[in-house]
Amino acid sequence: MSASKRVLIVDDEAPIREMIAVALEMAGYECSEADNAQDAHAQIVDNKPDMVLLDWMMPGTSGIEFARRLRKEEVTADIPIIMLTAKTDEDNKIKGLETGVDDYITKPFSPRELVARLKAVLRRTTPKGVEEPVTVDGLTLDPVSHRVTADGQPVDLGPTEFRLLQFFMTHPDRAYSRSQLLDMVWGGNVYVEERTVDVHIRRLRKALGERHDYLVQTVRGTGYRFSAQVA
Amino acid sequence: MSASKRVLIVDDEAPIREMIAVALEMAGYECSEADNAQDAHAQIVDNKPDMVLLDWMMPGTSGIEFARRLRKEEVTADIPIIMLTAKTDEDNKIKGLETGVDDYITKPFSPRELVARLKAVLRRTTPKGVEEPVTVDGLTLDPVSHRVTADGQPVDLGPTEFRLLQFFMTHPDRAYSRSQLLDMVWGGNVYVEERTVDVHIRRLRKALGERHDYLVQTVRGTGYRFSAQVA
DNA sequence: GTTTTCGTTACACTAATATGACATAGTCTT
DNA sequence: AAGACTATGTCATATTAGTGTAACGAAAAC
Repeated sequence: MSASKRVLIVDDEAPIREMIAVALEMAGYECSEADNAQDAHAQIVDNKPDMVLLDWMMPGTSGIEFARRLRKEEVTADIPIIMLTAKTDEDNKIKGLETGVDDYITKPFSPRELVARLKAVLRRTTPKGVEEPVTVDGLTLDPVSHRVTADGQPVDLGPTEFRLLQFFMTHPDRAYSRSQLLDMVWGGNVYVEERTVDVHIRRLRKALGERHDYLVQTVRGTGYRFSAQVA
Repeated sequence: MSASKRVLIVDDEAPIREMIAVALEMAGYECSEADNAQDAHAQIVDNKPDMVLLDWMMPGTSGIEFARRLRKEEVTADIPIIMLTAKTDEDNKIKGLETGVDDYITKPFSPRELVARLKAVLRRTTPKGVEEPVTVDGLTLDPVSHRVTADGQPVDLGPTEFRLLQFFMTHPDRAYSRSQLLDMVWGGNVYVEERTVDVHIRRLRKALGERHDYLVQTVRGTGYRFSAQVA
């Protein structure tokens, strides 16, 4: 309940978008809008919303096609999607669920229903570490207070190092290339040298101290990995 | 590393093509060029490049028209396109995105920006493969965490040994010649002595230890084989 | 017993990463 | 609005890890 959740509304009809946006904003969400798949994709990559509301029928790339594309791509695969559809079409529903859509609402729907479902999906899908503290071997990151402690002692981190650590702690035991880290931590469409990642890794390790810097592991020829298991 | 990505540069001005080609080749991409839509189309069908850089303004079929055509055809629909345009024209930008162009760069641009964007688009577009861990007789290789364990104990491998083992474990019970291994593990166009393979086999066996080195078997006169069955 | 083929080791060379220093762009103070 | 901080990205350099070759010994094959 700290920072409000950001929802991207994708629908080709402006009035519908507006209606939804108003309803959601009253419920305390932050909304952005897109009227086609391309624009939506760009916004998602850049801003990483917490949720996407996706209209089924759209000119150009259809909703379901778009959903499938989002699921396939690493950067967007984890973002929850709620599909909006005009008619109760069982067939579509099946397809939608197969695509990995998280929920499915048929128009017309009441704002109350929408908000309720949205909340439910967010509760289900919000991974630990986004609002719950994560701890690994005495190292704790609390996203709410935006604080990191090592065995109780506060750790001083710059904003980037914080995000980096947060990403690592919520995606442990997995090797990431520098490009991937740039995508996931820095956000899409920024271009910085890959070596810059090394520098921030260095700063992070330094801040973690001897007691914990083993958690940030170098995977030669590949990138980095966060793990409690020693290599 | 992996096979380099091939980029087709479509622009009617030869100097510009050249400039771009040089920048990309320095960054490790393989370039081909076309100065009109027809030629470009032929090359795309023949060579299936991983990416098309498309100039907005071209005599004959314009860039945007061409992009639309590519999107419509089954075979070319999935090839990512980056549009190059001379002026900051918002209107064009919109049209371009509607056409399904993946990104959009306004001239003049720095080589670095170009390469960065290209990389980003390729990363987004390349579908993430589902990588499952492989296990053979207590020996496990996990591509995701980029780790190898023998009966739970971590095994320390260099990058090449890792790739070698990965190849072996995903292609077991089959003998490969040294040159085949060089092709598959080292990558196509590298020249190294065949005997170098022996050395890496040796390093791999050593790292696997007595418990598991039997898995890497010598096929005299032919090459090597990975198998759980003893010969 | 001679000839191949493979195993092993040592070593020079390269490539990848770590690190420290610096320039720049914001922010906040005063 | 100038000065003091902070954060960040990039470079240059140091350090370390990984690679490929050659040379020689050991096993097979003939």
